[in-house]
Amino acid sequence: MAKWLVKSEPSSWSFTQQIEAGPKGTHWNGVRNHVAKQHLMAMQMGEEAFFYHSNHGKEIVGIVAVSRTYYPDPTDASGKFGMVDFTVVRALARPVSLEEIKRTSALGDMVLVRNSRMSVQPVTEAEWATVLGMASA
DNA sequence: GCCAACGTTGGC
DNA sequence: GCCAACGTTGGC
Repeated sequence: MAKWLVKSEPSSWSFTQQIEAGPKGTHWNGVRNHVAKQHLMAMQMGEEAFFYHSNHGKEIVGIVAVSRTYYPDPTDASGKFGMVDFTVVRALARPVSLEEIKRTSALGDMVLVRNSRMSVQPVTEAEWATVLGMASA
């Protein structure tokens, strides 16, 4: 099962709101980037993603899982882009900040570090395990 | 099909 | 609030 990372600006959609959305989850709309779209399309049911707060926060705060695979985004008038649904799995024991990630050499190749603008990105199993370890340390 | 201009994202 | 990086748009 592939691992992912999705970003959200907490003033528009925060992890707290994601939790409040409950087990049904919510749709992850608004992606308008073709690379990000490819990642959304590759996501399988139940696959997990880190939930990252961009701008305000700049930290990974929790884990979500795909509760519905890729389908058209009704807010996209062009019809080119779609979305998936995510439901909350759990919050991390403590958030892992971008600064910490940058200081950790094993995470130097994370897309988050390499391409800060990619809003939906793959995470390797090694990176996933490293971040989880940091959160529980 | 190239590329300059423009808009947006997100770290600082 | 600034600006670098990147994606998209549109004129040619």
